[in-house]
Amino acid sequence: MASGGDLSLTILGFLNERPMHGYELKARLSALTGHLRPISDGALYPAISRLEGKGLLERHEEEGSAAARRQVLTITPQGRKELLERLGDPADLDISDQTRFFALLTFLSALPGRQAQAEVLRRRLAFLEAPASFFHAGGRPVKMKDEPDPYRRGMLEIARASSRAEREWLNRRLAELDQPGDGDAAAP
Amino acid sequence: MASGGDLSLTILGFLNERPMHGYELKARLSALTGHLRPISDGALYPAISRLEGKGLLERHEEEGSAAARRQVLTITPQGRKELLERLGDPADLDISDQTRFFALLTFLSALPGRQAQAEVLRRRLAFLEAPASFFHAGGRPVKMKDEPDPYRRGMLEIARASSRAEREWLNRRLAELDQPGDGDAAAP
DNA sequence: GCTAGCATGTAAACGGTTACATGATTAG
DNA sequence: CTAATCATGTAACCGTTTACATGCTAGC
Repeated sequence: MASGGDLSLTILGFLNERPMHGYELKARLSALTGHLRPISDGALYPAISRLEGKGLLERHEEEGSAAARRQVLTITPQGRKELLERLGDPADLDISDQTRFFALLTFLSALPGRQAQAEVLRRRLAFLEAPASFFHAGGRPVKMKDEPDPYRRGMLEIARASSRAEREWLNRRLAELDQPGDGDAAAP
Repeated sequence: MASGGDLSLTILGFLNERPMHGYELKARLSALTGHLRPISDGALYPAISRLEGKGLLERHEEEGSAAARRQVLTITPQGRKELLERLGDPADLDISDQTRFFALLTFLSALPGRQAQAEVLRRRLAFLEAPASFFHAGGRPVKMKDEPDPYRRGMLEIARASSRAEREWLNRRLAELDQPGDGDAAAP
Protein backbone atom coordinates (compact mmCIF):
# COMPACT_ATOMS: atom_id res chain seq x y z
CA MET A 1 0.00 0.00 0.00
CA ALA A 2 1.53 3.31 1.16
CA SER A 3 -0.04 6.15 -0.79
CA GLY A 4 1.34 9.41 -2.08
CA GLY A 5 4.04 11.70 -0.84
CA ASP A 6 4.45 14.20 1.94
CA LEU A 7 1.25 15.99 1.08
CA SER A 8 -1.07 13.06 1.72
CA LEU A 9 0.74 12.26 4.96
CA THR A 10 0.31 15.83 6.12
CA ILE A 11 -3.36 15.90 5.20
CA LEU A 12 -4.00 12.72 7.15
CA GLY A 13 -1.95 14.09 10.04
CA PHE A 14 -4.00 17.24 10.34
CA LEU A 15 -7.31 15.48 9.89
CA ASN A 16 -6.31 13.07 12.59
CA GLU A 17 -6.24 15.99 15.02
CA ARG A 18 -9.75 17.01 14.08
CA PRO A 19 -12.08 17.27 11.07
CA MET A 20 -11.67 20.41 9.02
CA HIS A 21 -12.48 21.71 5.61
CA GLY A 22 -10.10 22.02 2.71
CA TYR A 23 -9.47 25.68 3.10
CA GLU A 24 -8.31 25.35 6.68
CA LEU A 25 -6.14 22.43 5.66
CA LYS A 26 -4.57 24.70 3.10
CA ALA A 27 -3.84 27.38 5.69
CA ARG A 28 -2.21 24.85 8.01
CA LEU A 29 -0.24 23.23 5.23
CA SER A 30 1.07 26.61 4.16
CA ALA A 31 1.98 27.58 7.72
CA LEU A 32 3.99 24.36 7.98
CA THR A 33 6.25 25.24 5.11
CA GLY A 34 6.75 28.70 6.51
CA HIS A 35 4.23 30.25 4.11
CA LEU A 36 6.47 30.02 1.03
CA ARG A 37 5.27 27.73 -1.65
CA PRO A 38 1.81 27.96 -0.19
CA ILE A 39 0.26 24.72 -1.25
CA SER A 40 -1.64 25.28 -4.47
CA ASP A 41 -5.29 24.46 -5.00
CA GLY A 42 -4.32 22.31 -7.93
CA ALA A 43 -2.28 20.12 -5.63
CA LEU A 44 -4.54 20.10 -2.59
CA TYR A 45 -7.96 19.28 -4.00
CA PRO A 46 -6.84 16.43 -6.23
CA ALA A 47 -4.89 15.04 -3.27
CA ILE A 48 -8.05 15.13 -1.17
CA SER A 49 -9.96 13.37 -3.95
CA ARG A 50 -7.34 10.65 -4.14
CA LEU A 51 -7.46 10.08 -0.40
CA GLU A 52 -11.24 9.94 -0.55
CA GLY A 53 -11.02 7.46 -3.41
CA LYS A 54 -8.91 5.20 -1.22
CA GLY A 55 -11.33 5.48 1.65
CA LEU A 56 -8.86 7.25 3.90
CA LEU A 57 -11.08 10.27 4.43
CA GLU A 58 -14.73 11.22 4.05
CA ARG A 59 -16.34 14.37 2.70
CA HIS A 60 -19.58 15.80 4.03
CA GLU A 61 -21.39 18.92 2.90
CA GLU A 62 -21.68 21.21 5.87
CA GLU A 63 -25.35 22.06 6.45
CA GLY A 64 -26.46 24.49 9.16
CA SER A 65 -26.78 27.63 7.04
CA ALA A 66 -23.06 28.59 7.02
CA ALA A 67 -20.83 29.18 4.07
CA ALA A 68 -20.51 28.32 0.45
CA ARG A 69 -20.15 24.75 -0.69
CA ARG A 70 -18.10 24.01 2.37
CA GLN A 71 -17.17 20.43 3.00
CA VAL A 72 -16.02 18.93 6.24
CA LEU A 73 -13.26 16.38 5.80
CA THR A 74 -13.02 13.56 8.31
CA ILE A 75 -10.36 10.89 8.57
CA THR A 76 -11.67 7.31 8.49
CA PRO A 77 -10.43 4.42 10.62
CA GLN A 78 -8.63 3.21 7.50
CA GLY A 79 -7.00 6.58 7.13
CA ARG A 80 -5.89 6.54 10.74
CA LYS A 81 -4.44 3.09 10.21
CA GLU A 82 -2.56 4.27 7.13
CA LEU A 83 -1.23 7.30 9.03
CA LEU A 84 0.08 5.21 11.90
CA GLU A 85 1.69 2.78 9.51
CA ARG A 86 3.49 5.54 7.73
CA LEU A 87 4.60 7.16 10.96
CA GLY A 88 5.79 3.98 12.58
CA ASP A 89 7.53 2.39 9.65
CA PRO A 90 8.85 5.19 7.47
CA ALA A 91 10.67 4.30 4.27
CA ASP A 92 14.37 5.07 4.13
CA LEU A 93 13.64 8.06 1.98
CA ASP A 94 11.34 9.51 4.58
CA ILE A 95 14.08 9.71 7.15
CA SER A 96 16.98 10.63 4.91
CA ASP A 97 15.65 13.92 3.61
CA GLN A 98 15.20 16.61 6.25
CA THR A 99 12.09 18.01 4.65
CA ARG A 100 10.47 14.62 4.58
CA PHE A 101 11.62 13.72 8.05
CA PHE A 102 10.19 16.97 9.37
CA ALA A 103 6.87 16.19 7.74
CA LEU A 104 6.94 12.98 9.72
CA LEU A 105 8.06 14.63 12.96
CA THR A 106 5.17 17.04 12.78
CA PHE A 107 2.82 14.17 13.53
CA LEU A 108 5.01 11.76 15.43
CA SER A 109 3.18 12.47 18.67
CA ALA A 110 0.21 10.72 17.13
CA LEU A 111 2.12 7.46 17.09
CA PRO A 112 1.22 5.51 20.23
CA GLY A 113 4.04 4.16 22.33
CA ARG A 114 7.24 5.77 23.54
CA GLN A 115 9.23 2.90 22.08
CA ALA A 116 7.68 3.30 18.66
CA GLN A 117 8.47 7.01 18.66
CA ALA A 118 11.99 6.40 19.90
CA GLU A 119 12.57 3.86 17.18
CA VAL A 120 11.81 6.44 14.49
CA LEU A 121 14.21 8.91 16.08
CA ARG A 122 16.90 6.24 16.32
CA ARG A 123 16.56 5.53 12.63
CA ARG A 124 17.07 9.17 11.80
CA LEU A 125 20.03 9.39 14.18
CA ALA A 126 21.60 6.33 12.62
CA PHE A 127 21.24 7.90 9.23
CA LEU A 128 22.87 11.15 10.33
CA GLU A 129 25.78 9.26 11.86
CA ALA A 130 26.20 6.86 8.96
CA PRO A 131 29.30 7.23 6.80
CA ALA A 132 27.19 8.05 3.78
CA SER A 133 25.61 11.37 4.50
CA PHE A 134 26.17 14.78 3.08
CA PHE A 135 29.61 15.00 4.64
CA HIS A 136 30.95 11.82 3.25
CA ALA A 137 32.06 10.90 -0.20
CA GLY A 138 33.78 7.77 -1.36
CA GLY A 139 33.58 6.32 2.13
CA ARG A 140 35.37 8.99 4.14
CA PRO A 141 34.40 12.38 5.47
CA VAL A 142 34.77 15.35 3.21
CA LYS A 143 37.51 17.48 4.66
CA MET A 144 36.77 21.18 4.54
CA LYS A 145 40.35 21.79 3.53
CA ASP A 146 39.78 19.73 0.42
CA GLU A 147 37.13 22.11 -0.80
CA PRO A 148 38.68 25.19 -2.37
CA ASP A 149 35.41 26.88 -3.32
CA PRO A 150 34.31 29.28 -0.59
CA TYR A 151 30.61 28.77 -1.26
CA ARG A 152 30.80 25.02 -1.17
CA ARG A 153 32.76 25.31 2.08
CA GLY A 154 29.96 27.46 3.40
CA MET A 155 27.36 24.88 2.48
CA LEU A 156 29.37 22.21 4.23
CA GLU A 157 29.72 24.36 7.31
CA ILE A 158 26.02 25.13 7.49
CA ALA A 159 25.05 21.53 6.87
CA ARG A 160 27.36 20.43 9.67
CA ALA A 161 25.92 22.92 12.13
CA SER A 162 22.43 21.81 11.23
CA SER A 163 23.30 18.15 11.55
CA ARG A 164 24.95 18.71 14.93
CA ALA A 165 21.91 20.59 16.25
CA GLU A 166 19.65 17.82 15.06
CA ARG A 167 21.75 15.05 16.57
CA GLU A 168 21.88 16.85 19.90
CA TRP A 169 18.14 17.29 19.93
CA LEU A 170 17.56 13.67 18.93
CA ASN A 171 19.74 12.44 21.76
CA ARG A 172 18.00 14.69 24.25
CA ARG A 173 14.58 13.59 23.13
CA LEU A 174 15.59 9.94 23.20
CA ALA A 175 16.77 10.38 26.79
CA GLU A 176 13.43 11.94 27.69
CA LEU A 177 11.57 9.05 26.13
CA ASP A 178 13.66 6.62 28.15
CA GLN A 179 12.57 7.90 31.51
CA PRO A 180 8.80 7.91 31.79
CA GLY A 181 7.08 10.74 33.60
CA ASP A 182 6.89 14.21 32.18
CA GLY A 183 6.18 12.93 28.69
CA ASP A 184 3.45 14.16 26.47
CA ALA A 185 2.16 11.51 24.07
CA ALA A 186 1.20 7.99 24.97
CA ALA A 187 2.87 5.66 27.44
CA PRO A 188 4.50 2.32 26.56
CA MET B 1 12.92 32.89 -20.41
CA ALA B 2 14.39 30.97 -17.45
CA SER B 3 14.22 27.24 -18.08
CA GLY B 4 13.62 24.28 -15.85
CA GLY B 5 14.35 23.68 -12.21
CA ASP B 6 17.37 22.92 -10.10
CA LEU B 7 18.47 20.09 -12.29
CA SER B 8 19.02 22.17 -15.39
CA LEU B 9 20.84 24.83 -13.38
CA THR B 10 23.13 22.20 -11.95
CA ILE B 11 23.82 20.64 -15.33
CA LEU B 12 24.76 24.01 -16.78
CA GLY B 13 26.87 24.76 -13.71
CA PHE B 14 28.94 21.62 -14.05
CA LEU B 15 29.29 21.93 -17.81
CA ASN B 16 30.46 25.48 -17.30
CA GLU B 17 33.45 24.11 -15.40
CA ARG B 18 34.36 21.80 -18.26
CA PRO B 19 32.78 19.57 -20.89
CA MET B 20 31.86 16.14 -19.70
CA HIS B 21 29.65 13.26 -20.67
CA GLY B 22 26.32 12.42 -19.14
CA TYR B 23 27.56 9.67 -16.93
CA GLU B 24 30.08 11.89 -15.21
CA LEU B 25 27.40 14.53 -14.81
CA LYS B 26 25.31 11.92 -13.12
CA ALA B 27 28.08 11.04 -10.69
CA ARG B 28 28.63 14.68 -9.78
CA LEU B 29 24.94 15.37 -9.45
CA SER B 30 24.55 12.43 -7.12
CA ALA B 31 27.56 13.47 -5.04
CA LEU B 32 25.97 16.88 -4.59
CA THR B 33 22.85 15.51 -2.97
CA GLY B 34 24.92 13.36 -0.67
CA HIS B 35 24.37 10.26 -2.76
CA LEU B 36 20.76 9.79 -1.70
CA ARG B 37 18.20 10.11 -4.37
CA PRO B 38 20.95 9.57 -6.95
CA ILE B 39 19.64 11.38 -9.94
CA SER B 40 17.81 8.92 -12.16
CA ASP B 41 18.56 8.32 -15.83
CA GLY B 42 14.98 9.07 -16.62
CA ALA B 43 15.44 12.57 -15.21
CA LEU B 44 18.96 13.26 -16.45
CA TYR B 45 18.83 12.34 -20.11
CA PRO B 46 15.55 14.07 -20.88
CA ALA B 47 16.89 17.16 -19.07
CA ILE B 48 19.97 17.07 -21.29
CA SER B 49 17.78 16.77 -24.37
CA ARG B 50 15.70 19.75 -23.31
CA LEU B 51 18.78 21.87 -22.75
CA GLU B 52 20.11 20.81 -26.13
CA GLY B 53 16.78 21.70 -27.69
CA LYS B 54 17.09 25.18 -26.28
CA GLY B 55 20.61 25.51 -27.61
CA LEU B 56 22.13 25.75 -24.14
CA LEU B 57 24.44 22.79 -24.64
CA GLU B 58 25.86 20.74 -27.49
CA ARG B 59 26.34 17.02 -27.86
CA HIS B 60 29.24 15.47 -29.77
CA GLU B 61 29.98 11.80 -30.26
CA GLU B 62 33.37 11.10 -28.78
CA GLU B 63 35.61 9.63 -31.47
CA GLY B 64 39.20 8.51 -30.71
CA SER B 65 38.53 4.77 -30.22
CA ALA B 66 37.27 5.01 -26.61
CA ALA B 67 34.04 3.78 -25.16
CA ALA B 68 30.52 2.97 -26.11
CA ARG B 69 28.24 5.61 -27.57
CA ARG B 70 29.83 8.21 -25.34
CA GLN B 71 28.87 11.77 -25.92
CA VAL B 72 30.72 14.84 -24.79
CA LEU B 73 28.43 17.59 -23.59
CA THR B 74 29.60 21.17 -23.98
CA ILE B 75 27.92 24.33 -22.75
CA THR B 76 27.23 26.91 -25.47
CA PRO B 77 27.66 30.68 -25.14
CA GLN B 78 23.89 30.85 -24.84
CA GLY B 79 23.98 28.29 -22.07
CA ARG B 80 26.62 30.28 -20.23
CA LYS B 81 24.53 33.38 -20.58
CA GLU B 82 21.51 31.59 -19.18
CA LEU B 83 23.56 30.25 -16.27
CA LEU B 84 24.87 33.69 -15.34
CA GLU B 85 21.41 35.16 -15.54
CA ARG B 86 20.00 32.55 -13.24
CA LEU B 87 22.89 32.95 -10.78
CA GLY B 88 22.84 36.72 -10.76
CA ASP B 89 19.13 37.29 -10.66
CA PRO B 90 17.59 34.36 -8.84
CA ALA B 91 13.83 34.24 -8.40
CA ASP B 92 12.51 34.65 -4.89
CA LEU B 93 11.84 30.96 -4.71
CA ASP B 94 15.45 30.17 -5.49
CA ILE B 95 16.65 31.99 -2.41
CA SER B 96 13.85 31.08 -0.05
CA ASP B 97 14.26 27.32 -0.10
CA GLN B 98 17.54 26.07 1.33
CA THR B 99 17.83 23.23 -1.15
CA ARG B 100 17.39 25.61 -4.05
CA PHE B 101 19.64 28.23 -2.58
CA PHE B 102 22.35 25.63 -2.08
CA ALA B 103 22.03 24.57 -5.71
CA LEU B 104 22.71 28.19 -6.56
CA LEU B 105 25.58 28.55 -4.08
CA THR B 106 27.31 25.56 -5.59
CA PHE B 107 28.00 27.61 -8.68
CA LEU B 108 28.03 31.14 -7.35
CA SER B 109 31.78 31.41 -7.84
CA ALA B 110 31.10 31.34 -11.57
CA LEU B 111 29.29 34.65 -11.31
CA PRO B 112 31.77 37.40 -12.19
CA GLY B 113 32.05 40.32 -9.82
CA ARG B 114 32.31 40.44 -6.05
CA GLN B 115 29.39 42.82 -5.92
CA ALA B 116 27.16 40.53 -7.93
CA GLN B 117 27.99 37.62 -5.64
CA ALA B 118 27.49 39.75 -2.54
CA GLU B 119 24.11 40.87 -3.81
CA VAL B 120 22.89 37.29 -4.00
CA LEU B 121 24.07 36.60 -0.46
CA ARG B 122 22.40 39.76 0.78
CA ARG B 123 19.13 38.66 -0.73
CA ARG B 124 19.30 35.37 1.10
CA LEU B 125 20.25 37.10 4.33
CA ALA B 126 17.35 39.50 3.99
CA PHE B 127 15.03 36.56 3.51
CA LEU B 128 16.35 34.79 6.62
CA GLU B 129 15.91 37.92 8.68
CA ALA B 130 12.51 38.81 7.27
CA PRO B 131 9.51 38.49 9.55
CA ALA B 132 8.00 35.84 7.33
CA SER B 133 10.30 32.83 7.56
CA PHE B 134 9.86 29.47 9.12
CA PHE B 135 9.91 31.00 12.58
CA HIS B 136 7.23 33.51 12.00
CA ALA B 137 3.51 33.11 11.67
CA GLY B 138 0.85 35.74 11.45
CA GLY B 139 3.46 38.47 11.56
CA ARG B 140 5.30 37.66 14.78
CA PRO B 141 7.90 35.10 15.76
CA VAL B 142 6.70 31.71 16.85
CA LYS B 143 7.52 31.39 20.52
CA MET B 144 8.84 28.03 21.49
CA LYS B 145 6.75 28.16 24.63
CA ASP B 146 3.64 28.38 22.50
CA GLU B 147 4.36 25.03 20.93
CA PRO B 148 3.32 22.22 23.22
CA ASP B 149 4.30 19.38 20.91
CA PRO B 150 7.83 18.20 21.69
CA TYR B 151 8.56 17.21 18.09
CA ARG B 152 7.44 20.49 16.65
CA ARG B 153 9.54 22.24 19.27
CA GLY B 154 12.47 20.13 18.12
CA MET B 155 11.93 21.12 14.52
CA LEU B 156 11.84 24.75 15.52
CA GLU B 157 15.02 24.37 17.53
CA ILE B 158 16.87 22.67 14.69
CA ALA B 159 15.64 25.16 12.13
CA ARG B 160 16.80 28.00 14.33
CA ALA B 161 20.26 26.54 14.79
CA SER B 162 20.55 26.02 11.06
CA SER B 163 19.38 29.53 10.31
CA ARG B 164 21.81 31.02 12.81
CA ALA B 165 24.73 29.10 11.32
CA GLU B 166 23.77 30.24 7.87
CA ARG B 167 23.40 33.89 8.85
CA GLU B 168 26.75 33.83 10.57
CA TRP B 169 28.41 32.37 7.53
CA LEU B 170 26.68 34.82 5.21
CA ASN B 171 27.88 37.76 7.27
CA ARG B 172 31.41 36.43 7.34
CA ARG B 173 31.46 35.83 3.61
CA LEU B 174 30.00 39.26 2.92
CA ALA B 175 32.79 40.82 5.01
CA GLU B 176 35.37 38.86 3.01
CA LEU B 177 33.86 40.08 -0.24
CA ASP B 178 34.04 43.64 1.03
CA GLN B 179 37.77 43.69 1.46
CA PRO B 180 39.54 42.69 -1.73
CA GLY B 181 42.63 40.59 -1.58
CA ASP B 182 42.58 36.93 -0.60
CA GLY B 183 39.45 36.26 -2.64
CA ASP B 184 38.98 33.44 -4.99
CA ALA B 185 36.58 34.27 -7.82
CA ALA B 186 36.69 37.33 -10.01
CA ALA B 187 37.43 40.91 -9.05
CA PRO B 188 34.93 43.76 -9.45
C1' DG C 1 -23.20 47.80 -5.90
C1' DC C 2 -18.47 46.35 -5.31
C1' DT C 3 -14.37 44.48 -3.61
C1' DA C 4 -12.00 41.29 -0.76
C1' DG C 5 -11.78 37.06 1.12
C1' DC C 6 -13.76 32.35 1.60
C1' DA C 7 -14.16 28.03 -0.78
C1' DT C 8 -13.81 24.54 -4.32
C1' DG C 9 -12.73 22.79 -8.45
C1' DT C 10 -10.67 21.52 -13.55
C1' DA C 11 -7.16 21.08 -17.37
C1' DA C 12 -2.74 21.56 -19.76
C1' DA C 13 2.00 21.40 -19.40
C1' DC C 14 5.92 19.97 -17.08
C1' DG C 15 9.18 17.25 -14.92
C1' DG C 16 10.48 13.44 -12.00
C1' DT C 17 10.24 8.27 -10.70
C1' DT C 18 10.30 3.69 -11.95
C1' DA C 19 11.00 0.19 -14.87
C1' DC C 20 12.58 -1.52 -18.95
C1' DA C 21 15.88 -2.05 -22.87
C1' DT C 22 20.30 -2.07 -25.06
C1' DG C 23 25.04 -2.51 -25.85
C1' DA C 24 30.10 -1.78 -25.13
C1' DT C 25 34.23 -2.34 -22.11
C1' DT C 26 36.95 -4.07 -18.23
C1' DA C 27 38.35 -7.25 -14.47
C1' DG C 28 38.37 -11.62 -12.65
C1' DC D 1 33.00 -16.52 -20.27
C1' DT D 2 30.89 -13.86 -17.17
C1' DA D 3 29.85 -10.35 -14.09
C1' DA D 4 30.28 -5.59 -13.03
C1' DT D 5 30.46 -1.16 -14.59
C1' DC D 6 30.18 2.27 -18.10
C1' DA D 7 26.85 4.59 -20.94
C1' DT D 8 22.56 6.01 -23.03
C1' DG D 9 18.02 5.98 -23.85
C1' DT D 10 12.47 5.26 -23.86
C1' DA D 11 7.71 4.93 -21.98
C1' DA D 12 4.07 4.71 -18.55
C1' DC D 13 2.66 6.75 -14.52
C1' DC D 14 2.22 10.16 -11.06
C1' DG D 15 1.90 14.43 -8.74
C1' DT D 16 2.84 19.49 -8.93
C1' DT D 17 2.57 24.02 -10.97
C1' DT D 18 0.08 27.35 -13.29
C1' DA D 19 -3.78 29.24 -14.97
C1' DC D 20 -8.42 29.42 -15.38
C1' DA D 21 -13.32 29.12 -13.70
C1' DT D 22 -17.03 29.57 -10.48
C1' DG D 23 -19.84 31.24 -6.80
C1' DC D 24 -20.91 32.54 -1.99
C1' DT D 25 -20.50 35.84 1.94
C1' DA D 26 -19.17 40.08 4.51
C1' DG D 27 -17.92 44.71 4.97
C1' DC D 28 -17.67 49.22 2.88
